[in-house]
Amino acid sequence: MTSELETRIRSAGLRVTEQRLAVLRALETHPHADADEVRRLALGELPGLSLPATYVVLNALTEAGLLRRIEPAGSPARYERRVGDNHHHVVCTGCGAVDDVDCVHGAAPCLSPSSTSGFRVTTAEVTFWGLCPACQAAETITTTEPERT
Amino acid sequence: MTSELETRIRSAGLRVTEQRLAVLRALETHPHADADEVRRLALGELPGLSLPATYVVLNALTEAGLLRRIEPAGSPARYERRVGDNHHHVVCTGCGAVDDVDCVHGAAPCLSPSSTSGFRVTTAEVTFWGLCPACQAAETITTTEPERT
DNA sequence: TTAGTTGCAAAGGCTTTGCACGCGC
DNA sequence: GCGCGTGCAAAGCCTTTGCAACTAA
Repeated sequence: MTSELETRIRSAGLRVTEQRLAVLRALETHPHADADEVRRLALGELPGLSLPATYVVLNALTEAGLLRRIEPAGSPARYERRVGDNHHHVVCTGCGAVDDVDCVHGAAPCLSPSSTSGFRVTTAEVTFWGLCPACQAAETITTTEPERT
Repeated sequence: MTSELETRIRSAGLRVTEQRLAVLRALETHPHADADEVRRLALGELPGLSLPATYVVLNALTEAGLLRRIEPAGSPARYERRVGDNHHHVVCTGCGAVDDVDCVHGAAPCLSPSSTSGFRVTTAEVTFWGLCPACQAAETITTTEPERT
């Protein structure tokens, strides 16, 4: 019963395995999960999947172009299935949560830097930093208290 | 003979120490050095400065707003003294070299994402990825070979 | 059959931390 | 003198790697 997922994996030139299916399915429900979350999610259908194993699978899928890796400074890498549509991300400075952002400038946003000092630029990446709704709420509470250590 | 550096450190609310001066001076000559490079550079005037010690100093200066930390995905953090002028960076996918890029869009570049899903966005960060001149040259040599595994 | 994959354990790189000592103010 | 800063060693986190066993095609 060759599923769409199987087809996708295969046409990326990879063999279809339980692990890869599980990882892709995990990222279907949790679009910006990190390796550890992916592993926990996949454990449901694949008890015994280790964290290193998860990394190997994530790397394989990322290299094959089925996954995109997001590496916000200061927090573990996250992975997502939306690939090839040049969208960007908002990262919460409080909890590290990530959400998608479609850039205002249609296709290529700031893709044309003023001077590239001889670099041959191939991609541009935009990351927004801010507070997610949850952390904004938490901040309000905290801020209500007199400022202390 | 209170130097300008000392004044700057002091007005940031920090005590002036040899280590902090040495680190700032190192970053003066090498604008995008990582912790290890900073340490090596500082060793000249401060033999015995350990890597952990360097990190502590770098963190203190960064928190005080005297330094900016650049964290390109996949390579060690780099530090620079240009702060508060909202410029961006080109990172070499080959060797990790970093260079400054002033964004074309004057003040706020892509600072207005289309939808922020409730996030309160405070900063935007643009990173360009490409090959630096040196790696382009190296690539040409490599590419001369027939493409193989 | 056979080359791509997995699983585990162990290692690796970068960065932080804890605590005693030292030094800027 | 007080308290911030330093130095060292040890630990921490995320991620990769090596190698034998396995399995998809």
